This record gives sequence, C-alpha cells and structure tokens, in this order.
Amino acid sequence: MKILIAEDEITLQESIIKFLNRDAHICETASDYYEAISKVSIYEYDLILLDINLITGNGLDLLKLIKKEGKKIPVIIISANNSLDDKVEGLDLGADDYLTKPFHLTELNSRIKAVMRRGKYDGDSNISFNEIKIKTDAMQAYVNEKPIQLTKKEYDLLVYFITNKNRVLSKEVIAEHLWGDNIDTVDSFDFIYVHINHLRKKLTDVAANYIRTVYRIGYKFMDEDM
Amino acid sequence: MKILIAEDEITLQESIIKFLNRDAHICETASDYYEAISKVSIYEYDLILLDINLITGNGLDLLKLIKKEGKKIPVIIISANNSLDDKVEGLDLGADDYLTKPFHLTELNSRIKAVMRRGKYDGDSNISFNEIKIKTDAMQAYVNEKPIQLTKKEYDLLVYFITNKNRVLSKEVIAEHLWGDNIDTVDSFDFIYVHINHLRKKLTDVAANYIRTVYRIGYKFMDEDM
DNA sequence: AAGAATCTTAAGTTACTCTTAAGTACCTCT
DNA sequence: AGAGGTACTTAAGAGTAACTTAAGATTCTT
Repeated sequence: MKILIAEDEITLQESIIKFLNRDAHICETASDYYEAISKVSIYEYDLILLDINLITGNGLDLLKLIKKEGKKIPVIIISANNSLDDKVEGLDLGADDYLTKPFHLTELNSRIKAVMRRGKYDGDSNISFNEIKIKTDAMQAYVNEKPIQLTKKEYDLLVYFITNKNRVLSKEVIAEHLWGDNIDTVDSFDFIYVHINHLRKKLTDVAANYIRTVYRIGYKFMDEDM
Repeated sequence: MKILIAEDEITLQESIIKFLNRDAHICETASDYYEAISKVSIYEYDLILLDINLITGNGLDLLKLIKKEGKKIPVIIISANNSLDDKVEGLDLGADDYLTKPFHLTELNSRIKAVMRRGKYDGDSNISFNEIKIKTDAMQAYVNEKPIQLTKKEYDLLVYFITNKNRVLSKEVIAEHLWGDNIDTVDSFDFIYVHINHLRKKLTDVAANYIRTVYRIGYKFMDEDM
C-alpha cells in the first residue's frame, strides 16, 4: 500500500512512518501544502493522510482539489483541534475518515485498514483475472485454484498488475509504486527484472504469459487476445 | 475477551475497567456517541457495554446501527432511568441484556458471562478446528481430545487465531487485540514471537503447523491445503 | 510475604527475502 | 548482418525478520 503523509510535524511524521512500515506500507511525505499538491498530481497513492493544519496552506483546499479532479484516492484527515465544524466540513468534502490529535498509531492503522477495505475492492476482498485468483484477506494467490507461494514483493507486484491490467507500466512506475520515492536516487531499475522473473516462474504456464514485455517501455498485464 | 465500554461517566467507566481487568478482559472505552460508532466500525469487540444515555447522542441509535450492519456482537445496555419503555425497546432492537444504574459490578460480571455463554459461538460454547477443540466456558483447549495446558495469553492467541482462520494477521493486529490499544507506544513487538513459540510447542505435531509464518507480514492460521 | 506461575526483555542464532552483479539472450535500427 | 542497447537469467551476499532460550520482572496464590 502506498501512502502519502501530508504532515508538517516532523516527529509525528517519523513515528507514523516507522509504525506503518512495519505493516510493509510504502510511505512518502509532504511537509507543506505545495509539496503535497505536487506529489498528489504526479504520483499515484493508495491513500492520503492529510493534516488540515499545514502551515503553508489549508488542507481542506487540498482535499477539494483532489476530489474536484475526480480522483478516488481515499483521504483520512488529521486535525489538531477537535472542532466539529472541521470534521463535518472534511467529511462533506469527501474525506473518508477523521482523526483528532493526539491519536494512537494502532487507531490510525485500523482506520487505514477500514478505509481500504470498504474503498478499494468494493466490499469484495477477492481479485481475479482468468485463472488467477487472489484472496486479499489471506494474502494468497491461486492459479487454477492451486495456491502459489509468493513473497511480499511478488505478491504486491501481482496485485499491482491485475488492478492495472491492460495498462503499460514502466519499470519506473512499478518501482515507484512498490518501493516509494526514496528509490529515485537509484540509477538502475534492473532489480525489477528479477522480481518479474520470479513472478513469471511462479505463475505457471499460461498465466505467466499475461505479463507481456513492451520493449523499451515496460510491462503490460493482459490476456492473449487483447 | 475484548470489550468496548460506551459510557460517559468517567468514574463508572474506570471502576468497570478495573473490575473487568481482574478477569483479564481487554477493555476499551468510548466517551461519546461518535467515538463509539467509530470504534465499533473499526475494531472487533467480543462485547459492547452500552450506556443509552450518552450526552452526544442516543445509545439506541447506536444499537440500531450495529444490528443493521448484521454484526453479531453481543450488547448489554446500561441505563440510568428504570423506564420500562427503554428496556423493552432495547431488547427489541436486539440487545442481549439490560442493566439499570446503579448496579453491582459482580452483577455486571455474571451477566457478561451469561451473555458470552449463550451468545458468541452460535449457542455452542465450543470452537474447533480439525483436531483442535476449545471449550470456552472452561477455557480449556484439546488436541485430539487430550487437554493441553495453556496460559491466558496462549489461550487468547489460539482463540483469536481460530476465529480468524485463513486471514493474515500482522503482529501489530494481534498485539492490539490481545493487549488493547495502549501498546502502540511500544517500539518492538518481538514479545509476540515468544508467545507464538510457546503455543506452537504446546500444539503438538500436526496442529503446530497450522500457525504459518507469513514472512514480513505476520501469521496465518490455516490448514495444509489452502 | 514467600513461592509459583506467567509475562516480558534481551541476546544469540537461524532462515528468508531482496538486491547486486555478471553473463547471456534478444530486439531494433542502420 | 552487426552494433548497441534492452531484457532475461542465475547465483551469491547483505541485510532483515523470525525463532529460540534463558533470565529478569511481574503478577497471582497460598
């Protein structure tokens, strides 16, 4: 799960990241309003954690912006003041949940899970593509009803492919989504090849062909006849 | 047993917690209507203690909400006024029992036990998974009909695993369910390893394999061929 | 208050995944 | 067809996560 944390209190930022990393989420941060706007418009996040009291601007404006652009990214608002007005306004603008500082990190964690649960997969916790099926609850993938053993990265990669089927995904975009933005200092994305290789091997026979190489561009997850 | 106490009288809240903690229940609190709704939607409780005279809203509405969502969580209603109407309405809405303030804590305790006994596992107070059987009222686990000696934490862990079989549970989630929400200040969940270790040792042979490690994620309680 | 049982901390060990690196195969364009 | 770049494959090392033990704290019992 790739999460943007728009929060200017560095200590809070850090402890959130530390905690969420333990659940193997990819976290990126924006310390001010403008950075947040910029990152949201450039990258794809699965969730945004938005402090509405950012020094450089009003978080609610950012929320408006996101929703105006028709993006369906779930947003959880963080606020220092317990004002009911803020809460109501935030939820009216389309925020998915609301947290008041100070909060427990486990609380945050559960809300993230709840939001993701009801948001993304439309109540159905299974994803499938032809003979491939993924039970997200169990984090278990199947090919023709046979379970296949995937590592975390392989699993993430497969989920990312299937939820973005028929789209060409560059190595950079994939890396960005699975590793986060501290990866752009890296000068080679060759390690992607290894994970692709592993995943292909584990998706036996037919299913392996779904991962098509688009030469010089990236990969596309698709059916034979598309 | 994880219990939510929706009660805005702080002193009563505290004495209930103090009392229930002696029975090794995990208690969490909600001091207003909104907090209660939020917590119920996020966390999984084994029981809710609901004061219907919360300042910020009507407890009966909350009860309606819970039952409407099809949740099977047992609810015990607490009320200050002895109005029969409230009582009847509460029980009609699906509350499992009803207490009028002031009440003795021992009274509360026995009602909790009664509700749990008849409520939780479909009238059957036994939980089982293949060769594992648990008699919840005796808090006794068996493997192949042979009783095994578990400590409280080991027992809780096993029950949590079996009632959440086939789901990946992170160390954090497990810790939260077994230790309550004051554990997020902790910066290491390594102690979980120890309890897992003990439980595995006590679930002899085959049964021990049901607790699968999901590397970098957590644990999953499941059968061989899933 | 002492003893027993349980839980937590800590440190050493083992095992797993991810990444790196280097060699090979493939594609495209001239 | 050959050059140059791009993708694939494999194996090994680094780093991290999980496991195991035992001893130090607690908590519970008597």
